[in-house]
Parts: sequence; structure tokens; C-alpha cells
Amino acid sequence: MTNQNLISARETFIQGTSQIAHFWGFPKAMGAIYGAIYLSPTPLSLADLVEQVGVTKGAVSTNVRQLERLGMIHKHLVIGDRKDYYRPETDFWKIIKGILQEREKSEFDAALKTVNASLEMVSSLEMSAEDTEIATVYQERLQAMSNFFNTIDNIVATLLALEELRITSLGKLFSNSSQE
Amino acid sequence: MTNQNLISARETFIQGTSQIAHFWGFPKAMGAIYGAIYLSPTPLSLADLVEQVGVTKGAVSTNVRQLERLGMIHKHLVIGDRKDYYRPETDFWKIIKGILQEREKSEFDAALKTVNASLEMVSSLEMSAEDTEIATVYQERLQAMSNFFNTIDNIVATLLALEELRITSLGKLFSNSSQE
DNA sequence: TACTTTGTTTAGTAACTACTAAACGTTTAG
DNA sequence: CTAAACGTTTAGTAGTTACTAAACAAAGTA
Repeated sequence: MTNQNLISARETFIQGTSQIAHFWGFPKAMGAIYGAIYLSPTPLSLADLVEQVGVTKGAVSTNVRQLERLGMIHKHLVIGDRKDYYRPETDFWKIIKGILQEREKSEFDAALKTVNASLEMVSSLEMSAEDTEIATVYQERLQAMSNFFNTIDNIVATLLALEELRITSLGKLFSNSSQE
Repeated sequence: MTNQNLISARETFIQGTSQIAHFWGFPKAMGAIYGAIYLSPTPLSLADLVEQVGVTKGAVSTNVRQLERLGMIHKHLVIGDRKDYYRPETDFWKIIKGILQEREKSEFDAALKTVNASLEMVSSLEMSAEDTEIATVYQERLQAMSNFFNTIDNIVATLLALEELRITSLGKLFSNSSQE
């Protein structure tokens, strides 16, 4: 690739994915690496990534492993070539689903459990009249939060299920065209 | 409040909101402070929060300001009392809407702009035959990502609009009961 | 056998974040 | 006018994170 416009477009994009990653709490290099792989017409080697992203191969090695774990990239092995190449997962719905299951889901559920645990603690034993009033407020508030979390959970599950079924009519409602 | 069950329920809950906050990239103390305010039947002062959360008043001061900026709590001023009291915003949909508008929206849009900027860079000038092929791939991939972001944007906007209209039938579909 | 190529792991570090302790400013009360 | 009450701001710090540089491991090649 020799065209300067393409190179600067790539650099701008990599810069962009880097920022996005940072915003969502991932390492910046991780976002940059995904950006480089995502844009490349051909699978990239570790050495390619070192050159395009500008970090050491150690950093590429660890970040690439994370990306693969999240299902954002895939190993592409070439026979008779010792290098590992990587190609992007381009189905973002699939990526989101994987991340929600792997990362969010676990932490999210843990948080929900804590709220429910508090809720159970309030529903027991006798107490003074004043404290009974407080307990009532606690129950209301904790229940409201628990319900909200369940609602979010259901919405996410529904969205992913819809995408899973590739319901294009709803997709068009949301001007979906990422995979047409 | 004297009942030990209520106190430990509160502590568990505060611990929980603290974890949630940390998971989403906010300070732990911020989550804990919101937890304390959320649960309290009466508005809490800065001194109350210092006691319940266990951080210094400096930390409470700064975190409380953040929470107010995000619309998660509200100042509750009492006439003839110099203290500031805080009460929780209990409508989580409202909170999410505020956060999406304030924090996500800005950063999210910036990221989207970068992708579109890269896209524009590719659509210009003549280049070698080889590079033209690359440019085609770039355009496809960048366009796909741009479309995906717009889809997400539309879904979020739709969800918030639905909640705004309080469409209870859909709410029931998702077992929504946080604000009934 | 020794040398090269490739990826991984480790020790050290620079930058960042969120806190504490304490100084500070402002308002109210005596 | 002084002192107390309250909230904010600042200087310093401990903990965390994501990186680099370099040692290391493994596997092919001369």
C-alpha cells in the first residue's frame, strides 16, 4: 500500500478505535490493534501489528489474546508459515453478544445478587415501630432496583434474540444495515 | 435506626452499589454514596454520608457533585439549616437518559465522527489499481461500522422514547415494574 | 550442533485515578 | 470581632493499569 490517503485514513481510524476502547474501559492499544485488523483486507501478523500500531510485540501479544477471547478477532493459520495471522470478526452483534455473556453478564449478575441479598436481610425478625417503617422503605427501594435490573436484563436478552433470528423487519425499523 | 439487620442490609447494599459503580468505570465511593442516599428514607447531609460511607468529607463533596451532575441525586435545602441535604433520583430510566446524553453521547458521537472522517478520506483522488481494491475494502468496512453505530444509536433513542411515553404494554412485556 | 524466527512471560516503570489530610473561604452565631 | 459550622479546594500519596525492554521458550533451519 503506497497511497498516502489510505494510510492516513487508516491512521485516523486506528486512532478512533483506540479512543472507543479507552472510553469503554479497555486498553487503548487493544482498540488500536482491533482497528488495524478490522480494516485490513488480508490477515495481519504480529509483526504487521507492531508496525501499524506502534507498540512492542509483547503488548501486541497480550492484547491480541484478549481480543481473541472476546471473539473480536480470529487466528488465521497458514500452512508452512510459522507466523500467526489474525482476521477480524466483522459481525458486531456477535461481538456484543460474546462480551455481554463473558464480561457484563457475570459482573452484572453479581451486582443483582447483592441487591437481592440486601432485600432478603430486610424481610426478617421483629423490630421497633420506627425501624419497621424504615424497613418498608428499604423493601420498596430495593425491590424497585431489582426490578429495574431484571428489566434491563430482559431487554438485552430480547435484542440479542432478535438479532439471532435475523429479524430484518425490525432491523429496518432501526435502519440496520451492518450486515446486509 | 438501631436494628442490626437494617444496618447490615444497608452495608451490603452500599457495598453492592460500590461494586457496580467500579465496574462501570466510576469511583467506588461514588457508587457507595449513591447507595446510601438511594436507600435513606430521609435526605442525607454531607456529615451523614461521611459516617455511613466511611470516606472523608472532601471525597463526599466531590463525588456528590458528580452524582448531581449526572442527575442521580438532588440537593434538598432546608430553610434555616446551613447543611446541604441530598435525596435520590429513583427513576432509573431518567438517570440512564441523562447519562447517555451527558457522557456517552458526547464520546460516542466523537468516535462515530472519527469513523466517518476516515470514510471520507478514502473517497477521494486517483490511485494505483492495487490501492483501489484496498480502498474498496476500506469503504465497505468503514461503512458497516458507521451503520452499526447508527443502529445502536437508534435503538437507544427508541428505548428511551418508549419509556418517555410510558408505554406500559411493552413495559409489561419486559416485566417492567420499577416505577409502577 | 548452534542459529534464527516466532510468540510468551516477566520485571520494572510511567501515568493515571481516587483517595486522605489539611488548609482555606464563607456564612452564621454569640 | 471572634469562633464555630459547613462545604470546597489543594497537595500529597497509595494503588492500579498498561505499557516497554529484555529474558525466555519452542520450533524450524543451516
